Amino acid sequence: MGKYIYEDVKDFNLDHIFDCGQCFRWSRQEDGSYTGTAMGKAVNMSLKSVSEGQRLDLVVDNCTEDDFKQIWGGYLDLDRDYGYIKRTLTESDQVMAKAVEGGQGIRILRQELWETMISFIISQNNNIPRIKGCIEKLTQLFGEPAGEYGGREYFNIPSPEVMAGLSAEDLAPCRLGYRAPYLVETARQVMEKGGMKKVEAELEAAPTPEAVYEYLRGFKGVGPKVASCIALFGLGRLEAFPIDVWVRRVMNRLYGIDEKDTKAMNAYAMEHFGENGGIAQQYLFYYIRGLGDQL
DNA sequence: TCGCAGGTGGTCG
DNA sequence: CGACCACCTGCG
Repeated sequence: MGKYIYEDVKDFNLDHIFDCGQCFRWSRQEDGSYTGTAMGKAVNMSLKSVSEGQRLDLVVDNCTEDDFKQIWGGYLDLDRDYGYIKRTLTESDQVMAKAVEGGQGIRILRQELWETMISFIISQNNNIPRIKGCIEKLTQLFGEPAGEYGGREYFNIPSPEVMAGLSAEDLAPCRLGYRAPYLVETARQVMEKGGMKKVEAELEAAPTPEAVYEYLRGFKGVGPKVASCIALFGLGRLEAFPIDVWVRRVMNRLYGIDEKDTKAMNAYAMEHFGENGGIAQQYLFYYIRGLGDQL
């Protein structure tokens, strides 16, 4: 399969997108490109500077035009005008202006719901290298093939059907720790509801962001933070504002909100970031991670 | 050795 | 409700 080229990408940076903690299945290559898998396909993405830096093209290798239009355009949220959102967010917010500068090319990936649920249940009280390892092992042992790229075979996240039939023992090689029973139980809950199609339909029908959040909270291992991540990355609910230790820190140091007061943080996000809360969160997150110990 | 890593469930007051 | 605290695991 050949390459597909999407010309003139705006507000787009591979590191900002794939290394900001929203996804766990993409890895940076020596040349700065990213190889990974989603929606049952494995591809490589790179950026190419055209006409002396006047323009940036996105090159997707191992991808047809149909695949790009049906899968990757939506996955990368390419139809959204992030330039406009950035201008809105920074209008009267010097802190955000600074954060946006550092993560100017962030985009919220529209990931598959089930994969997002699994990924963020695993992410709790865990670190990124280990999260990646757990997911990798899980797909290799129990997932369907998702094609290959660069001589390496990729697999999908095991379906709820498969996962619901597993025991904690079966999952031991994945080193999930106490999260293993959470995954199995969540898979069973999905099956009881009639499968992911049904779950997606029910979430689609949820009348408010609060209803979406409460529905997600109903799954085992899904607390406030994980529910917000699932809403944001798996459902495209861009108003969702996940509050983790980093966001706590940045909201405290930069906006002066009490680090324990998540209510106040949510209220602040709702008032100041509104429907773009999740995107704002990503800028803040990327920004504070970049600062390291300076805060 | 022990604390920590993008939290959550269970238990108490 | 809100405040605690144990919790798999691997790394520094």
